[in-house]
Amino acid sequence: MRIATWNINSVRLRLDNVLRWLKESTPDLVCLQELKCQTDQFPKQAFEDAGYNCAVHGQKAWNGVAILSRFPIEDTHTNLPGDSQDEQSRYIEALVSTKDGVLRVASLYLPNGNPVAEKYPYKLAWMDRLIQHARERLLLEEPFILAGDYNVIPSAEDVHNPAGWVEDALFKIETRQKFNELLNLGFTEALRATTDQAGLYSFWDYQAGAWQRNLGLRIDHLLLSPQAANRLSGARIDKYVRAWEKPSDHVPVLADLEIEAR
DNA sequence: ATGGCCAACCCCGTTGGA
Repeated sequence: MRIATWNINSVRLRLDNVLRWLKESTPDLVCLQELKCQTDQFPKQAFEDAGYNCAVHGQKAWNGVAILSRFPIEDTHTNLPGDSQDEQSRYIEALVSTKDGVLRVASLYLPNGNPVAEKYPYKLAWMDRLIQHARERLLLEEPFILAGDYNVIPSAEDVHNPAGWVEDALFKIETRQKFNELLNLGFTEALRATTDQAGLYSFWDYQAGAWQRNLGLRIDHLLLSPQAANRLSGARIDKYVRAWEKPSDHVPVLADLEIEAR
C-alpha cells in the first residue's frame, strides 16, 4: 500500500499534473491540501475515472483538503475538534477498509503562522488541538496516518539556510517543540525513519529562483501510528514534479506500508 | 529568504501563501 501527501496549490489548475502523477506513482491513498475551491467545485469525476474515491472538505478561494482512496471510504470527519469558531478547511479524516482491516488517514493543512505577531497564536493553538486529537485517536490502536502540509521544518537539516529561519513561524523553537510533542505521542515520521540525509526538500518557493538554486524546505510529512510504522517499508519524495510545467510549489511525499492493497 | 512568483476573486488590484 502506497500513501502520499501533496499540497497542490489549486486542484483545478493542477488537475492534469495530478492525474499524470497518479498514473506514474500509483499511490493507493493521496492526501491533498490547498484545493483552493469549494467542495462542489472539486473535480471529483476526473479522480473517480482514475479509480479513486474522494473525501473532500473545500473552501472558497483558500485552504481545502481532500483524500483520494482506492479503498472504500467507510467514514469521514472534517474539522479538528477544539474550536467551534474555526471556519478554515484544514482537516479531513477518513476511515478506509483494506484487505488487512481498517486504516485511518487524515489530510491536514497546518497554518503557516507568519507574520508571527499576527498569525502565530492561531498556529500554536491549532497544533495543540492536533496534539489533543491525535492523542485520542492513538487510543484506538489502529494503523493511523496523519499526513499533510505541516508548515514545520523539523530540524536544521531540513532547510537550506537554518540561521536565516530561526524567527520564522515554520522553524521557531516553539514550533519544533510542538511538532516533537506530537511525534512523542508515539508517531514515526516516515521519511526520517528511512534516511537521515540532509537537504531533502518538499517545497521550493516560486520566488527568487528558489527551485533553480535548490533553496528548499522540508515541511510536508507523513506521521505513522505504531500500528502503521511497524509496516513501513520505504519512503521518498517525488522531487521531479517540481520541474513540470505549471508546478505546485510543493511536491508529493510518499510512504510504502506492507498492507495488502485490495 | 525576499530584486525575481503564483492563485483566487472580481475589486484586474488586493489578499494570501511560505
